[in-house]
Amino acid sequence: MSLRFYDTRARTVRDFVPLNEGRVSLYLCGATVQAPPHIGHIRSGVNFDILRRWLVYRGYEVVFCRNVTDIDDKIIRVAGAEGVQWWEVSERNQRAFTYAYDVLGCLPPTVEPRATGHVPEMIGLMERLIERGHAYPAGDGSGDVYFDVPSFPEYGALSNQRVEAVRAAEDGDERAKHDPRDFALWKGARPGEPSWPTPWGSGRPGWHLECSAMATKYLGPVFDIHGGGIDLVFPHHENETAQSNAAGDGFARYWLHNGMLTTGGEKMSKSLGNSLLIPEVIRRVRPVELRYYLGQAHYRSGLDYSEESLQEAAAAYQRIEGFLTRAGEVTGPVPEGAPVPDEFAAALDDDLGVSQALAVVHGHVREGNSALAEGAKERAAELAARLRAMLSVLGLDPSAPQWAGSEESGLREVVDVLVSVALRQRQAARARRDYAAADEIRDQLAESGILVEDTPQGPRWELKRG
RNA sequence: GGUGGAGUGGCCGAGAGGCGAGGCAGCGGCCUGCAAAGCCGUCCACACGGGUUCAAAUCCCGUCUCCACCUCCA
Repeated sequence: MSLRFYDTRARTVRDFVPLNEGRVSLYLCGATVQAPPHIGHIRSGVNFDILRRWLVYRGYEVVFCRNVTDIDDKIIRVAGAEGVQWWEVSERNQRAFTYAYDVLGCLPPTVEPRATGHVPEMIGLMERLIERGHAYPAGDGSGDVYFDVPSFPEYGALSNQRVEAVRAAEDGDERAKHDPRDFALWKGARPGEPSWPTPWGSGRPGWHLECSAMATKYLGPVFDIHGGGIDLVFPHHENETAQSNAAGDGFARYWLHNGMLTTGGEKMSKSLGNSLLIPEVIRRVRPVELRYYLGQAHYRSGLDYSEESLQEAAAAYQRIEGFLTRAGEVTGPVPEGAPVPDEFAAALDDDLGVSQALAVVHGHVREGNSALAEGAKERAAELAARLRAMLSVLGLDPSAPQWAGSEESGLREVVDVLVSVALRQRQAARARRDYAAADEIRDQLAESGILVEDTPQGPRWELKRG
């Protein structure tokens, strides 16, 4: 089966055929860096990271552009409240986003353009729109430039809105607009606000314009996939595609949108104040377990956060990890680069069916555990290799440098020697049926955070989690 | 008011006309000196009311509830 994705514009699943054979251009609406990221933002990052990894596994060269909106009303407001420069706010939060993407194993984008670095491209786009009669500078001298919605009959096609039903955009002076639904491409500066010069006056980018300008600059006038959260469909993506199409660019060929992360049934959102920040969550579960949690549901589904479901995800991941660890101890290092099972591939090909793909993952774990129990080493090794390939595509391979323990690696060998001494004493006690002594050794190890398991190959130990 | 989406077993979460996704938890068993880990079995669900069909969680009609977007939002 070929790759297919649910396209928001078509409102159905479509076969995916890239514009250029062997290459995929992917644009993702990244962050407006007005605050540090919560786990909902990073869910979007994880979903599209899995998409990207799958495209790469499928042999495509992927150019992945994820923008940063580094100027907007809230950033200016936060800076004002803190008495710092606007760019101090956006820099600080951009670092927080970068840290969050990194810590959850999202591969860095090919290019990560920032809005304020692309004013000339935005001016060029506005010039084209004005020339074609799809935009106009405000007549009130404010420096605003508006998109002329009624001049573009296809407006509303992406989000399935009838123009008549669309409410007015509250992003400028009503009197300066020809039509209340016209939206600001460019916002004229008010006193004290940061601004960049344009032929129509100084000001700053309207939110939507930057994405059109940057996507086109890095991916071309037509590109394959545009992604983002479902909450961006209207007005943000509708306005983006309107601007670009009206300017004569084909723009995005497929629109993919991820569902929202909710908590208690309510969308996690900066403005609702129910945000769960990354540093807080990775105190409770390891980053890789958080990634498993965020990635496990289908990307278009809602995902309702709770402490219990987070812990369940951690337990599920530990089960997978446990098999790979034991398999490695018995069969030697698990090789990289095995092919993934067909069933797994088919699940991801079909609109990125990660949940079904995970069922294949768990099937391998179960079968692999059985193989280990039966002493079928070759079978176990084979299953472990395929499992590792699948996890790698999902960004969840426990032995990837991303997740492998670093600071303790040297100490681990020392501890192993020490624990071995204790375990030999315990084995000796067991051999003479002195179970009280054997259990005392095990209890003492447990108190220092070391769990002992007896296996067909002899005793083994692990650090206790949590 | 307009536009989308959703309601699945104790919980999370897939699927989408006939074959019990998967995970977590529980219970029973196997393994173990006892554990742990693991394995096997069990728990046979699809908001409600109608209809179509040999067959409906899945299609159609209606009802209820929830969510998102229409304002900044991943």
